[in-house]
Amino acid sequence: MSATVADATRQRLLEVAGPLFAEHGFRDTGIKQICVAAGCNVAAVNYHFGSKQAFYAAVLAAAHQSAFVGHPMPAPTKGMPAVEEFTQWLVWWMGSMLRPDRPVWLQTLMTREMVDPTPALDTMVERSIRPMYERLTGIVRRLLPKGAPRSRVRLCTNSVIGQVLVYKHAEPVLQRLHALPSFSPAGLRELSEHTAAFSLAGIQSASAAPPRRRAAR
Amino acid sequence: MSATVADATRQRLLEVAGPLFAEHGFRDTGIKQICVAAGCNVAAVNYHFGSKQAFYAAVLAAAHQSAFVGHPMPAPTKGMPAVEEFTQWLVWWMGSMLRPDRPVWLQTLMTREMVDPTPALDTMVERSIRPMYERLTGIVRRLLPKGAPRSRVRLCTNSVIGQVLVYKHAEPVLQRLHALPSFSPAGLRELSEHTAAFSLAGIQSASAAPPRRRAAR
Amino acid sequence: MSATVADATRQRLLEVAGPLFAEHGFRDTGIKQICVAAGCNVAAVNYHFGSKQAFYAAVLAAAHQSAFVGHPMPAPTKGMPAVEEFTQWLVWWMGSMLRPDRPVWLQTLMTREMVDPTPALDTMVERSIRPMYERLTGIVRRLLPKGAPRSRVRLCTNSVIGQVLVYKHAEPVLQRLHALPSFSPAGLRELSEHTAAFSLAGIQSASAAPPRRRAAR
Amino acid sequence: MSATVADATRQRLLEVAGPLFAEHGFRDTGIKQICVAAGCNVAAVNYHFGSKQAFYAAVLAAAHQSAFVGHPMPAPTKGMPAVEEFTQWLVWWMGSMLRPDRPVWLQTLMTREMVDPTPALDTMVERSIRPMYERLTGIVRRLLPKGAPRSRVRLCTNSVIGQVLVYKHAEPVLQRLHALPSFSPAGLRELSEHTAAFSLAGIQSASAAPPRRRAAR
DNA sequence: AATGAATGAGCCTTCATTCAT
DNA sequence: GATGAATGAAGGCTCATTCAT
Repeated sequence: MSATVADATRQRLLEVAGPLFAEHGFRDTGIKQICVAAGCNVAAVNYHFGSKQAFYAAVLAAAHQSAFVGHPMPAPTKGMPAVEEFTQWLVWWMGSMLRPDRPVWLQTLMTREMVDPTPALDTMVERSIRPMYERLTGIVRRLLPKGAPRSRVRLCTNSVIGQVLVYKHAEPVLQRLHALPSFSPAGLRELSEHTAAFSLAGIQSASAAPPRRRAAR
Repeated sequence: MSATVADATRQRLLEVAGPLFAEHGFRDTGIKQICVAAGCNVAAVNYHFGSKQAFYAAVLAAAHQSAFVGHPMPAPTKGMPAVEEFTQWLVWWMGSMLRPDRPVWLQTLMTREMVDPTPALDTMVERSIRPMYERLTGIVRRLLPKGAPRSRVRLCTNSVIGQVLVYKHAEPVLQRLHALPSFSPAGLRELSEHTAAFSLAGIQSASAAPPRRRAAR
Repeated sequence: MSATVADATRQRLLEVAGPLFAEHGFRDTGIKQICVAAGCNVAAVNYHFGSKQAFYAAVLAAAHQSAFVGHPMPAPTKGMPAVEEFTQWLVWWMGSMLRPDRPVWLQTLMTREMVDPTPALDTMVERSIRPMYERLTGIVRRLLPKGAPRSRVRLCTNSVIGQVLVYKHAEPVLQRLHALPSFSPAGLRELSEHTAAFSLAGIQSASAAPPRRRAAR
Repeated sequence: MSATVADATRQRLLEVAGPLFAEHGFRDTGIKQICVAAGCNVAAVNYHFGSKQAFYAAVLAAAHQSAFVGHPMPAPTKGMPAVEEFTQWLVWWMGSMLRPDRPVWLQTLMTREMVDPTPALDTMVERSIRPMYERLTGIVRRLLPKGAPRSRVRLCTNSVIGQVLVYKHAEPVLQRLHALPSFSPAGLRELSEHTAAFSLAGIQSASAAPPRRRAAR
């Protein structure tokens, strides 16, 4: 039916646009470029989505839906020790962020949004990022002593995600510094283990020595 | 002298462009916009710098020169314990990155370059970033046991810088997650202490449990 | 049909551009000027032709197609004496070059290309000029004794075309020297007859006295 | 003196501009380009000559002055037969136009003026071209029967100059047609002899068969 | 007298969008 | 419903010229 054909074009646009936006950014990706790649008319984007900006939002939304297909976030398992849950979750996350056998353009797109937000960021935060952030927050809280102040939980959580995001956000720089580890399966395992061990030690030290007092040296 | 007059416009251009580039990015900042802000003709940029791209590189270079004026990187002090040196350096770096009383656009500009590199990144890495990265690498190496493999040093160094950069790279997201700490003097002190303690614990744990062996759980 | 509409603007552009390019030259004719004359937006040229240069090439190609409409090059007639064929061809050529009731801008455009070539010249030579040049070469060869060296044929051919082209290439000068004949039908007839007689005598003398030996005086 | 220095710059500008104007044309030769080649400031042209247009006229005038230095037009010799005088003059002219060991940019400049006149053409015609044209006219008149009509003289003169100018005006085309003779000394001699013989036969035929009557076929 | 700085008008091109069909 | 045509605004850049010294 024509509806099917229409959907076909719509779908093709959504599919080809992601990698292009990820590679060149919103502003530097032309609507013509996208439509050529999708094999359709330049008017198609505005016809189907109203504007370039709205189209971009749709690309992000669609990307989120297919983001973790085949690689879902591990659900909390009753009775699992916090340390193990933390490690498991971290391995999963770093894998989904950095494994080169998965389409990384979604992550790159998110990275771009973080540095140069568009109106699409709000939706992205609520739908894609907050669930993960709160899940990690919960795990970190379990690792800290009961009653640890909220600010402490936040700082530890941020310390964890910073260690991971740096490989997305500063990749071109780390590469030039020859400080970018391999993202092969073995390299990724080493990286995950390092990050887990480093973070667990950091979190536990925080339990012992509250930051209000200067840490003993 | 005529040199003074010449420098006047040139200098004004360099000064007004930084914040604008930082706010909107290279592509989304028009040279018209810049020249209006600098109170000169649109041809002035091309006259003084040859092209928009070359001008941008000049802005970055000039920014680097005036970057740490009045807030220089602490020099290594003979006999200072590694832990103290690390803490001192980290407090300095986070201050220069996050203190709101200093012009933050330089850091934002660097952040943009990391995520969306232009030809100017190479120079920036060599002149601005590498010296700092290698200084930090040296301190981390002192904190690790003698003979620690290079890859270990790198991973620990990256873990440290990731914890700091996250507040620049993911600021809009953290803000929406209500996970952005205050950058007031007090907040900054707390943040620095947390990061220092967290990192030191992480580094020392790494000494104990080499990552080749899977960490005990 | 939409094709008709499409052709309308495209066609109008091609039509108005010829005279303008002929009058001012490629560089001194702005696409704004052309588009105003064609009653369309300045972006139309780039939309339809990609660039100013490509548009110019299209103008030349289109001009060539419509060049000899209603005034075709006389076909070789079997059994016609060489002298008559030469005269017939020359009358035709001079008419198509110089008759003021025909659009002369094409010839002017060619003249400009000869003196100040653009990348469009190659195509023009192959498509418009070579066929005529080789036709003339063939006639001249018939007028010369069998076995005349190729260089002799060339020199004679060049002598013929030079006598004609001078009225296009040096027109402004001849005018100032009061040496420009009338291009009225009568004047054109006289000019053609002169050129034919002059050339035939020249060619036949060449047959008698090969140029290696100095001509008797 | 400073006047000497000034004159030095003035002179250098006049010297470097000729070849540049000849190669790229008036419009496509930038004032900056010229001043870089002359090693002076971009304001120098306007300072010394008032405007680009006036400077161009000055270049042409200066060129004319030094045009035939070392290669003067042969003066009329009493008692020399017309045929010989014609040949001598033609050899001289073609040499000055085509000999590659002489600076040809002046001729190229004239060629450009003919096709695309600027206000400087009038002066050039009067000072450089008319003397030569009238000299040739005189010789041709001697070759024709006494009382030949002025129009006849003109046509024959034009036929001669056309045969020569074609090698300047249509050079890029003849080259592509592989119809451009060599301008080596030997090639130039052959070319001159051909042109002289061809022209003399043409002129003499014109004496016999007046063009008012249609040529018999 | 002579120059480096600065100008404003203009260039061609690109872009997301809208129009007519 | 969907498209090729067409648009107007804006982009960076070049240019001959003028200004201030």
